[in-house]
Amino acid sequence: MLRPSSFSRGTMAGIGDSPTRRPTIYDLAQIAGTSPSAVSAILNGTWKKRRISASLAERVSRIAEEQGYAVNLQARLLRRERSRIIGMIIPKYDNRYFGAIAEQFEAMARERGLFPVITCTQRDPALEVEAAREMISYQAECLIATGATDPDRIAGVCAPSGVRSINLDLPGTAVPSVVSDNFGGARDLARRILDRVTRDFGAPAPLYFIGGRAQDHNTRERLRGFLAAHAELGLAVPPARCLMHGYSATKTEAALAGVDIAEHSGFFVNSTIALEGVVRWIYGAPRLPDLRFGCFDWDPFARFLPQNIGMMRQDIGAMLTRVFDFVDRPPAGAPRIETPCIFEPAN
Amino acid sequence: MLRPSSFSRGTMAGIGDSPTRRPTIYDLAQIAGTSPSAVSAILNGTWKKRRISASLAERVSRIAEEQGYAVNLQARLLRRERSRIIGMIIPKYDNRYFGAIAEQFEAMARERGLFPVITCTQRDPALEVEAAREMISYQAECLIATGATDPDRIAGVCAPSGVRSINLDLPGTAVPSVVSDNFGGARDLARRILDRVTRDFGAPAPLYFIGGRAQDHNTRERLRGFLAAHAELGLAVPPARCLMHGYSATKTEAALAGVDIAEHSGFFVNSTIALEGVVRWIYGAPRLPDLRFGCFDWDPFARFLPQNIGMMRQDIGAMLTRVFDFVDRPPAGAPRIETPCIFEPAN
DNA sequence: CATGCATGCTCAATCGATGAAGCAAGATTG
DNA sequence: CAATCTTGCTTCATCGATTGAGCATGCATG
Repeated sequence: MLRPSSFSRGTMAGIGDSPTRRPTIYDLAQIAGTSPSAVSAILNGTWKKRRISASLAERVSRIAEEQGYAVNLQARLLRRERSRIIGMIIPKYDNRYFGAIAEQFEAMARERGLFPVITCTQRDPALEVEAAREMISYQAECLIATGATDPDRIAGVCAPSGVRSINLDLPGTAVPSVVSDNFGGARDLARRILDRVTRDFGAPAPLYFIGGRAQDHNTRERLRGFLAAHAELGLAVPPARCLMHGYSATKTEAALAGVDIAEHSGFFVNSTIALEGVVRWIYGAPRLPDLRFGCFDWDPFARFLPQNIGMMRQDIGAMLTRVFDFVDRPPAGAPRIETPCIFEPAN
Repeated sequence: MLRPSSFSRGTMAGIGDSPTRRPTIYDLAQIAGTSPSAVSAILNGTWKKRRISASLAERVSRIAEEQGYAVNLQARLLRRERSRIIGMIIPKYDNRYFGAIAEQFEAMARERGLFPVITCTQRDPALEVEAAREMISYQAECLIATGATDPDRIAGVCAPSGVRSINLDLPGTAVPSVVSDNFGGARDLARRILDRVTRDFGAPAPLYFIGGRAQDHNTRERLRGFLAAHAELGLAVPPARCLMHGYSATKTEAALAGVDIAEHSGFFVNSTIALEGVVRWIYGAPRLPDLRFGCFDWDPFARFLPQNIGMMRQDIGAMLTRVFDFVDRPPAGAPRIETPCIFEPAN
């Protein structure tokens, strides 16, 4: 039987072709003179299994097309066992690293028949937790926490709801993590900058480490690699050479303006966000300083900037492949996978 | 009364603290010894209106917290009149223009108490339509079609479902549109590049127009502005100077490699995507050519590249403000709003 | 002491889609 | 020709949250 409500909507006589409500399977069933469940089976593809005739299937499909029917996902997902929704929280969209992660994540999720939902948390711990709760409310089956300031907190929010979570970019201890080989990449990058400074300016000198937060896992690992490269050359790094003022171009720029940087210095720049501050400082200076820098991160334009010796590009494709491996086959425990970075010389 | 199903789930004896299902209001009601509707009212904030005592409200809230309860948005949205979901489809995430649009859109939507859902369509018309249908299925109340290849098609998909749509970046004729002042911005940029070529290289010469598609509205408008600036100087532009090979760095690079570019040429680059191809060509050339270029679009690193004379930055904040004006107060007809661009000289 | 009213809840229908179970009519088999 | 099978549907409970209507209880008022 038709529901009473179905009578009170749909196309009303005199109103013509502009229905004010979205058509439902009840409306289509009424028009086709059949039952809502037949319409449902036809429109969700299970009609053969449910022994609906091809002729009815075709007729209903045509009517659905004509009426501009679109399934109500809220109703469908409420009823269905699985939502196939996979969430991602990400600190920012507007740099190449996170932008590319978001874009490839969406494409890879769709390839696998999942519905990606991404939300941007501005690197704010409170927003991250709120976003995680929102994903749970959307009935996401799995949440990828990218660059989260507090991955374990997010895992803790997900766990009671039975939502799996996976960390990307920043590792946690509670659930699987996929991160770059920050130590190895940083050591390699620092070696290359030191080498270049030596070749171009005559003598090896300790580099500046610029950007990031001292408490942040990735920054710590990269600093460790940075120091290892210096140690190999017997160089000590004075603490004042580490300018870690977070992920903000403006703060980085201000920090550089506040210290006295010698000509022919070398910069190890931790992320393109910090690099924005560095280049603003370089080109805003009264006299263009002669430096060499390298960056742990990649950007297609920064790549060609003068004084850049090259960029350590994180392997986004490889990382996301590992993430989806974990999505498909949940591992035991909370393994941490490190993917190697790829060095791209500046032209 | 409790639903029968509520008995069959929840925490089972012996399983301990790892419930396999998310708790529902029925579970909480059972634990609190109250009714699901009281729980509902308490958790959605309408409890005062519904005359629930503060003591019960507090107790239920605490239980909800303990159980890690998260509302099922599918169920809530199914029941509620309005979804407050606002969708956006966007061609890409991984360039600064679209990345910043996505990020600011999310922030502005949340400020207004709306739930943003963004999806990325890779500038593929079929994917755009599919994404629009998906937004309708999510019960989005409004859809922002950003940089859509066929905005009117999307408006046509939304209309029968009563979903409003608004075009951003690329205009359509069916619904309101907010775009940059492409003509004015391009004329201004072309004037500046021509001026700089004249100053640096001695004589004005027609510029190259690089990137975009000839059929695309924005490219046509920018070409019109480009030609107007040339006309002001009495310069004719040979058709061979227009290299419009779409929005692809690789195709742009190949196109440049295929023609003979004179030293001291000036480039009008239509989008940072094309600019990626341009700089790859510049730095890949056997001998570094001496050119001047300007770009209709902004990027914080491209800004500092040598030979760049400046960037025409689109006013994303102003555009989104106009978009949300249209969301809040739907205008009559299909107005088109053009927001001025801001020229940023290269350092 | 009857009446009215405020308080603090519960009941049950509902949103739209799904799918197990069931039913009627025709085809096939013994 | 009865029994069984197949075909092609329909019926109805269900997912979880919401909300108008209703029902006790207690207190104040005339």
